[in-house]
Amino acid sequence: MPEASSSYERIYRAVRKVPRGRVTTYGAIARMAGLPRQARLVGYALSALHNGSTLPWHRIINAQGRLSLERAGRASGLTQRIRLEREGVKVDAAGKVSLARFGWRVKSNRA
DNA sequence: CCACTGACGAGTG
DNA sequence: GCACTCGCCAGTG
Repeated sequence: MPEASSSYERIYRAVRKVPRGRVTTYGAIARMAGLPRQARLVGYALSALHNGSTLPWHRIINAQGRLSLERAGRASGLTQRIRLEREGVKVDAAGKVSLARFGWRVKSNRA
């Protein structure tokens, strides 16, 4: 797997900024990392992570608010669900999250 | 070098 | 909401 000095490092950096109890999308991470239109690369970079990672990878979902891991039929999809709910993020029975409620915004939105 | 695949996104019917 | 297409990029055979 690629080491530092690649786009992966920027992606991981952006992922670390996602606060607890919030979720964001692959596309958003890509833009934060200065890699617009490369959402796919984000998913690829995260897939390279192993179980010992400290990154909050579970906070990254697709633009449809669904857990891509479950969609891909990955066993770790359950882990993502558990970790999210433990942070207070509600996950639909279909593995869907309300981006309107839990989507992370760089600028706080006062109601 | 070519073909295929993959934790994606936006657009179209 | 679902199925399909095209765009994007890296890794693998």
